[in-house]
Amino acid sequence: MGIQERKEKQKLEIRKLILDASMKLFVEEGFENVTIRRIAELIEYSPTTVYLYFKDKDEIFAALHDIGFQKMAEFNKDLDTIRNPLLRLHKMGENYLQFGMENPEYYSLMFIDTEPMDKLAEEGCEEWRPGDAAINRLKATVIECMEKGYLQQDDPLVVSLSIWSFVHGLMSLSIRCRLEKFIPHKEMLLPTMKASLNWFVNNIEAGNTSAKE
Amino acid sequence: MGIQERKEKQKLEIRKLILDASMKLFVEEGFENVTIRRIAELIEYSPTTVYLYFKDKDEIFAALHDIGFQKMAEFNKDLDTIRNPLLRLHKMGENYLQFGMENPEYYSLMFIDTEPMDKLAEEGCEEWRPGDAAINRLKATVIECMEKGYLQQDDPLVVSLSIWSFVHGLMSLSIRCRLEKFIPHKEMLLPTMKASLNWFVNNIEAGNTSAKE
DNA sequence: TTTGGATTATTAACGTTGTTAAGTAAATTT
DNA sequence: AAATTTACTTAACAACGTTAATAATCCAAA
Repeated sequence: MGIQERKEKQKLEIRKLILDASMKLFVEEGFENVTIRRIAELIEYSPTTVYLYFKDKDEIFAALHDIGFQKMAEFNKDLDTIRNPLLRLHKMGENYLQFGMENPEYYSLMFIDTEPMDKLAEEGCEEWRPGDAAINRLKATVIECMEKGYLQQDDPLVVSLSIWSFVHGLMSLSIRCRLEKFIPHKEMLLPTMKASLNWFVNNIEAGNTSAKE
Repeated sequence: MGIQERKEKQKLEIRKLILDASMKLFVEEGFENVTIRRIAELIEYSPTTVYLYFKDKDEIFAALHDIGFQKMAEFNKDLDTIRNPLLRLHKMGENYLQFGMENPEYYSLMFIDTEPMDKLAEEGCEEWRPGDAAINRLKATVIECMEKGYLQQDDPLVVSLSIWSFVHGLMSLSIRCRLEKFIPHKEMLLPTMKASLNWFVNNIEAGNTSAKE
C-alpha cells in the first residue's frame, strides 16, 4: 500500500500548509484576522478546501494551541541545568513571562482564549495534555523545593497552581492591556513584572522573614 | 427649556432599555450572543435604532464594563468595617474571587476581554478610571499594612499589582477553564482558590516565617 | 395653523464571517 | 474501458456589524 502512504503524506503536507498560513496570519495580524477565507487565499485554494483538512476553525486554533506549547517547551529547554530548585523555579517564572511577552498571540491561545478549551470539552476530553505536562514540571520543582527546605511543606498542587496563577495574572493583565494603565512606559512592563516575580519568590521562600525589626 | 429636558430623559430611557436588554443577553447567554440584532429584537426596535443611542457595539460593551465595576463596588460595600488592614486585604481578595465566580461574564469584560480597552485607546484615553479606583483602594490597604508592620516595606504599587495579579490569575484561569482540568469537581473550585489565597496571604505576611526548623 | 427643519425610526443594502450542499474534474480501482 | 472514490470548486445560506437612503414624527417659528 505504498500509494496510500504517499497520499497520507500529501494530506499531512496540505495540513501543514494550512497551519503555516494560519500561523503567519495569527502572528502577523492577530487572532481576529485568521479567517478561513484568508487562509485559503494564502495557500491558493478555495475556502471550502480547508474543511477537507480541518473539521472547523476551532480545530485549527486547537492545533495552533498545541504548537504554542511546543514553542514554550523549547523556551525552557536548558532549564534542567539549574540545580538549585528555587533558582530553577524563579527562572521558570522569568521564562514564562518572557515567552508571553514575545508571543502574546500564542499565549492568549494557550491560556486565555476559550476556543481551544471548548474544543476539548466537545470532544468529551477531560484532559488538557499540554497544560498538564507543564504543571507537572512545575510541581516537580515545587516538591524538590519543599524537600530541600526552600519552600515550606504544603500541598504541592495548590502551591504550584498558586505560583502559576501569579505569573499568569501578571501576563494576562499585561496582554489584555490592564497593566499599561499603571505602567505607562511599555519598555518597563517586563522589568516591572520581573520585579513582581522577585518580590513573590522572596516572600514564599521559607524562613526568609525580612520582617521589620 | 423644559421640553428639551424631557427629551433627554427619554433618550436616556431608551439607552437604559438597550443596556438592560444587553445585560440580559450577556448574563443569560454570554458574550457571543450579545448581537445588535438580538438586542433590537428584545427591545422591539429595528437594529439600526440601536445606533442612534450607541456609536457601535463596543460602546455598549464599554457601558457594561462600567456597570460591572459598580456591581463589584457594591460587593465591597462593607469592607471598611474591617479594621485590621491585613484581614481587610484578605477579605478583599475573597470578595474578588467571589464576585468573579458569581459574575463570570462581567469579570471577563472588566479584566479579560480586549474590547473595552480598545475603546479607551481609540478615544485617546490614557486612563482606565474604574480600574484605577479599584487599584487605589487596594494600594491604600497595602500601605496601611506596611505602616502597621503586617507587610514588609516595599513599593506599594508593585505589591498591589502583585496581589491583584495573584487573584486575577486564579480567577481568569478558572473562568477560562484552565483550572478545572486540575480541580475536577466544580464545587471545589472556589474553595481551592480561597485556599490558594490563604497560602498567599500567609506567605506575604511579614515575620510569619513558618520555616521548617 | 401651516410650513419647515430637526429628531426618530425604518427598510434595504453592503461587505464580512463560518459553514454546507451540490457539482465537477481527476485519479484510482475494478 | 467503466465504475468509483478522491480532491477540489462554485454557489449559496444564515448571521453578523454597520451605513445610506427614506419615511414618519415632533417642535418651533411664520
